[in-house]
Amino acid sequence: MVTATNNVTKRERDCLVLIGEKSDSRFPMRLHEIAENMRVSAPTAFSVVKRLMFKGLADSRDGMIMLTESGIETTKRILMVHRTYESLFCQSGVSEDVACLEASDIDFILPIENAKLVLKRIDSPSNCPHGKPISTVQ
Amino acid sequence: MVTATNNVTKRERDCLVLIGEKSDSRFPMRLHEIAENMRVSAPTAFSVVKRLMFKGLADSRDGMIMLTESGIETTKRILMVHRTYESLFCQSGVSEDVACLEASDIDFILPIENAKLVLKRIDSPSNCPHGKPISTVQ
DNA sequence: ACCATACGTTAGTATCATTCTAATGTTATT
DNA sequence: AATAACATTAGAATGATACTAACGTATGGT
Repeated sequence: MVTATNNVTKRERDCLVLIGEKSDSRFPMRLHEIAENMRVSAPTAFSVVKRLMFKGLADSRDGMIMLTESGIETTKRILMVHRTYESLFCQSGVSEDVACLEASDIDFILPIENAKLVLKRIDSPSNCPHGKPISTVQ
Repeated sequence: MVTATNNVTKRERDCLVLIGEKSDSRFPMRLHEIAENMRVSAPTAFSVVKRLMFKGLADSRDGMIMLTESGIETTKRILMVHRTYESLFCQSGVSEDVACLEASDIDFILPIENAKLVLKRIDSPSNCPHGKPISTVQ
């Protein structure tokens, strides 16, 4: 059975992955950092973060923004899917940069169940082209 | 070099593929048919078709809607990408129906150049799981 | 204590895709 | 001529995305 896709848009996905990769509990992100990284104005970043908070994926305290448990899980799923298709693209002969970009366009759309199957089909690499682990957890 | 992605939204993609598969020069589609197939009201279908016309992908004459040359090309590219990923999913163990649905979610986003490479990586099947040809033309 | 700087937040606006219902044309068939 | 079938326009709503300008708040230096 295929689980419903992550209910996030591309921008929300970008924001989620950004926070997931650039922060941890000791160093949460500031709104300005997010805005700069996403190359949008602070109010725009703020509205994306607000949507993430509304969806229970992010949380903010004293201007520090961090992911919730649910947000961390969602991000992990997105990254697993990302690295799977990124690996497929690279194995096919696409450059690392392009592979990463294209994977980013679909990793929040495609369900993790199928990514797991695809991963097997492409000989179960344990790391993405950048060397990051393709965790099969969850 | 990677060509810019087809500049269409999901709805426009659905409409494009619908017209591309259900019509030909002798039997163009009526708006009502499109609306029924897309399960939206006639005005909604109309607005999608209008956007396709604005983008130079469709044309209408006497209420008959058909694709332009550019629309036919775009649809072909989308279908090639569709069938490639559909094949990948099926080879990986995903059911035909699910494979088709998921392929529909990404076939208008991913460029044909990379689909061609992926197709080779998955042993160059010449037909999609439904038996339709994966044309490598264009 | 005061001011400036840095930052978050709100207000207001705009665009685009998507959707609907209700109303209005238009055409063709009876 | 009337009706039916269809296309089209009008009007409205929502949600994502984006901006600038303004406002609030807190911190650090003078």
